[in-house]
Amino acid sequence: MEYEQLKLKNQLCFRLYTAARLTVGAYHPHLDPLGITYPQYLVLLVLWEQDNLPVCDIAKRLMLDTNTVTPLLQRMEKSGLLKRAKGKTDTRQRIVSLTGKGREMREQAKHIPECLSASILEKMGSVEELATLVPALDKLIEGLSER
Amino acid sequence: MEYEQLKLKNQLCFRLYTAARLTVGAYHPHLDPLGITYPQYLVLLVLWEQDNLPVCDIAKRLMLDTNTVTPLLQRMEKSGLLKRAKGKTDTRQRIVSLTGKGREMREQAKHIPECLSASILEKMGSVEELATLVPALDKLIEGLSER
DNA sequence: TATTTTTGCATCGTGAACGATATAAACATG
DNA sequence: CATGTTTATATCGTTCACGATGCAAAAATA
Repeated sequence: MEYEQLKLKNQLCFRLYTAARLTVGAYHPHLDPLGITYPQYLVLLVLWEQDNLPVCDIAKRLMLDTNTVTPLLQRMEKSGLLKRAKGKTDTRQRIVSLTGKGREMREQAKHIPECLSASILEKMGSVEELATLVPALDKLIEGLSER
Repeated sequence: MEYEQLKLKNQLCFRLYTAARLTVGAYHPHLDPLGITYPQYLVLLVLWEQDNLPVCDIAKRLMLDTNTVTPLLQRMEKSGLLKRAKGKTDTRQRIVSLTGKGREMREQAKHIPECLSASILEKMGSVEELATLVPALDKLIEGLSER
């Protein structure tokens, strides 16, 4: 079969692409009530761990470029989750800080991870198989992210 | 740690989302010369396996909705890879067929899967760990796609 | 110090994803 | 046959991703 490798069922990337889409989709029932999207949730995860970060630090943690993150932060600023202030020491930087609303959302989001685990567990039978994904994904990410 | 589960490093979905983005990105050096995007490549994979499909069949195979696939096919029609004809038996359908250009691209794409395996192998040391992803991803996709 | 390079952020354009909605054809049911 | 429902596709609006480009500040180098 000369074209065997071109079949969809032999494509790892298609599986990743689909699994990522569907998993992000599984967050919708939990994020919609909060009025945020999945990428916005990721930004909040970063800022809940450490507040007052410049744009580039957020981008690095999410492995995205600033041309993706800047508009994302602008939308989040418009919806009152954070503010962006000019840096004092380095005036090129924009320091991103949570507002009260952004900080308080952590309380409401607290149970999302376990809700998601539960709903996936319910649909899949076991979650153990998913744990095996973590080291392989980490290795793949590390390999593909080095420049 | 009340918020331990909200840390980025504990998020499976973030890993999937990042791994998918980076893997799709790894296709760029191979798809750019062909003038196609990754989702367009996926459509071609489907049509190379079976030509003359209605939009809904392509959407089903890619697990996407028609509101994503229709504009994708329109762009591909505009770039001369395929054409969309009204269905004979069911006039609601649009039957998608490859053009000569679309068919011939298979030859040029033939080596992409092995090129990608090779470049990932080079960056990661081994590809075996990636094989372990397949069954777990399939189970996850199956669980999340059932309605 | 003057000049070059790098860095941090922003803007623009294009192509996805996807929810919501529309429309016509096919199908089912009374 | 009439009417209601489902199906196949398309359109619109919003939000991401991301390549290309621009600009000003900071850092490095001459």
